[in-house]
Amino acid sequence: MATEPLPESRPRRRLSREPVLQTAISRADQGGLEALTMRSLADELGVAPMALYRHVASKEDLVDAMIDVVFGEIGLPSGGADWKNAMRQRAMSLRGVLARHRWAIGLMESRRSPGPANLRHHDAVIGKLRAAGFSVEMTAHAYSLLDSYIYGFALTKMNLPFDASDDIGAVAQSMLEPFPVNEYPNLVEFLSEHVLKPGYDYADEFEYGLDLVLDGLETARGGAA
Amino acid sequence: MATEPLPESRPRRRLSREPVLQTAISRADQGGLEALTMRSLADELGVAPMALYRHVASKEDLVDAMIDVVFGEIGLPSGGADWKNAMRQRAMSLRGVLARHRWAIGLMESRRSPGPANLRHHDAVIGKLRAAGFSVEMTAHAYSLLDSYIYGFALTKMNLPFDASDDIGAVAQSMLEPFPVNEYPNLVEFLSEHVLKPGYDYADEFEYGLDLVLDGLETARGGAA
DNA sequence: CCCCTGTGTGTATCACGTACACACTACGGA
DNA sequence: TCCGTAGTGTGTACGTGATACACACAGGGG
Repeated sequence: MATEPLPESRPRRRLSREPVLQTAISRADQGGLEALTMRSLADELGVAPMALYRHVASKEDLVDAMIDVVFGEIGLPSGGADWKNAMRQRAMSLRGVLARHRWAIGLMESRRSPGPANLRHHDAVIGKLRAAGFSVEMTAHAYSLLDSYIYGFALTKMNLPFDASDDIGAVAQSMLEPFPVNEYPNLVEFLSEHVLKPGYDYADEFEYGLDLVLDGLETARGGAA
Repeated sequence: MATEPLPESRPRRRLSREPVLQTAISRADQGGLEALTMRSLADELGVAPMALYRHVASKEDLVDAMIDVVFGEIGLPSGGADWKNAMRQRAMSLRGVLARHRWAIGLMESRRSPGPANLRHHDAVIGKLRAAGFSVEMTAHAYSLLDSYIYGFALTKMNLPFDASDDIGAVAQSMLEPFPVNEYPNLVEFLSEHVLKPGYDYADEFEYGLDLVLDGLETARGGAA
């Protein structure tokens, strides 16, 4: 009595939206957005590709949802701290989130249908600044400057063609290889005197710029508040 | 004497690398990177898709070359001006270039094989700062901060889901539509009190932040130079 | 004048997103 | 207890993308 004539014939794995999102994010974290295909995602989840479409409307819908999960990971500015510390903490949190989810960097601010975590986050940041006495206009200045810097840092640094695990020297050399020696003397000096120095870590730059920006905003607010 | 038995049978259009690059860039400028397919590009150039591969090694090679053309459009810091004005001009130029070529924003700093225009640009900027007396370390701070801000502004502002031609009010409304009224009071206030005001133009924010950053760098250099 | 090399063409392959129709399954009512 | 129905997974298929391969043509040097 073979009650199961084909035991190997898929147990018809049960899916829901959450595992789909989590698996998609972890795939993108590891291999970038181009490693996230509906087929490979379905494969990892042990279902047929079309099964995914019962839980997401399309790949774009999937990415929208992934982005909102990412927004949810950003720490909201805490109520108690002064605005500067609150903004600093939020910036560090956002930087960490973008480092974990590089694929999201170019997408966070360009979705046509932002999710609730996205809107809640913006609402909290704006609220914190307004509560600290920033005028509407000064709030716009501050938020624009801070986010430009944070996202820009993530974009330019984290997308660099090497990361901590690479041999930066080798990468730099291969980039300059095709050109005549001494064609770019300032660049070479900069690389050898700074980037290739032992303790160098691009990520350290982040806090320098962040503090410069925050100090600048504090000064500016004094005059405009 | 039908010297051309099949006049309509392709005149075998002659191609070279330059028109391929220019056409590719103009397509990407208009429709974004996703509008740039080898097929449509070949179509616009009046050749078969595979003809392109005689002039570019692959689509990635094509994009690399496009990026280097874009780098070439950025004004190098002029020799005569003081560093602050030179950096300001470069920033404005870069902002303009990124506005014309939105598709390039996420790619400019992440190519594994930077072209000559790319390297020459970095060399010139670093050279200008060093010549103005910036230490190597302070040069790193300044360049990192400036580029993060410029690219970040381009990323967060120019990628916003609306541009000058859209009805911002309508877009904002449709974004908030799915959620309960008063769910995001600070965001709503900010939108109605600032973003939706008649003269609003996000691009104006750019110079505010840029000058704040430049002033901050000037102050910092005073102590560190 | 002919052949060689560089460049365009046709065709084919493989990966992707996703439409469509169908199959399975669990659950609630008769 | 059994069946109908709604929800969810499956197989197949199509259109579009990048691009390999072999071939066709054209124009210049011998």
